[in-house]
Amino acid sequence: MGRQPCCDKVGLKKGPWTAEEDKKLISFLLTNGQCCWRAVPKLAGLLRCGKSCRLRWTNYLRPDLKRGLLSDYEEKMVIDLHAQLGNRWSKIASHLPGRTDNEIKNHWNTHIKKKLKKMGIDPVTHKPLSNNQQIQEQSNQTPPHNVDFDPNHDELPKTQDQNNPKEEEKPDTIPESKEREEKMVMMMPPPLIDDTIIMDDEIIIINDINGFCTDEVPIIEPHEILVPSSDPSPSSSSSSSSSSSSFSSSNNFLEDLQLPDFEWCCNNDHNDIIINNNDNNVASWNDDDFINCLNSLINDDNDDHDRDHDNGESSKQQELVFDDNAPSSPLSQYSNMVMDYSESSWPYGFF
DNA sequence: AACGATATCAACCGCAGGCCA
DNA sequence: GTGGCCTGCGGTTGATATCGT
Repeated sequence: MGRQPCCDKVGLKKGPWTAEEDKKLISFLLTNGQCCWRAVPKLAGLLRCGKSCRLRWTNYLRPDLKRGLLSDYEEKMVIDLHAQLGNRWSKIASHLPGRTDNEIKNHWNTHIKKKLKKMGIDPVTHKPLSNNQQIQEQSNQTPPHNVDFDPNHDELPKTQDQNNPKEEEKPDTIPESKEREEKMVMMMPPPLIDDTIIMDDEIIIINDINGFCTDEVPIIEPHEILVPSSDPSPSSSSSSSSSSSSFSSSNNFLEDLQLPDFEWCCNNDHNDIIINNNDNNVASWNDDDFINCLNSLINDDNDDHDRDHDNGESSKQQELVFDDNAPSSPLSQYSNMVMDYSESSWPYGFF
């Protein structure tokens, strides 16, 4: 059947988003919530197609995104889930809160695939490569310049990531013995089929590496655990294990909101965004702050380091927990948002 | 310092599928 | 049942960063 293009391409901008565009999109979505994506660019005053806006939002601007490299645990989860689900990145991403399908797909293609190949595991089938395959792989693919791979050793090659001093700063750096153990786990075949149940395309790992069922226990690292709100409603309890993509499945997200007790208003005179909660704690975000935050996004790495430097509390996370009783706000779809500065979450330092 | 090779990841593209009239 | 609209998904591309020579 004939299809209209997703948008009128004439005069629409493509390529990297500017801080100004980000700002427009964020302030529109935060004040109006997600509506018809096709209408978003027009309403937000952007020369982009709706698809591009959606992509930018879901992959980059969403406040509940975790940023930075995948942790070892997340990587293992991706490998396990990929063994069961294949290239269904969105399904895999739904098991990793704060991660997007695009991010996982990229990480798979750039890191995990190589790692598995080096370990003699076929990244497609997750089975050991035959000798011929391995030989072919080696001849096709000369070792990257940043890989120090000694074929006489069973161990993983040192990748750039492992050598990169930036990576050494990561809080989840694991000691050597642990690392060995983790490598062993990674080299193990994917979970036996006995340990998994596939229901309606959802995979339930009964006996995960850690002995948890991933559908029963949210795959959330300790630092992501949120303090429960004072009056948990049934809807809010379900959201605790919801995936990063869960909100987007709602057709009427205003109804799904577990609402923070915030009042939203945009002061157009001063381009300020003002958040007011019941305790009369008012946070105002003016244009300059916004731009500064956007600038920090652009200079993400530097900013992270600076931030760590500034407060000396890189490992200390700052969390935001909304009140479930609160009235409607577009933001409440991020009621599980974790502002984890050590992981460089939402770059906008908003709340 | 300059250049080329390689790695990374944000963004694009096209298709599939759900929903609705 | 059909056609149109919309969103989501997965593969791919291209700009930029990083590294080696």
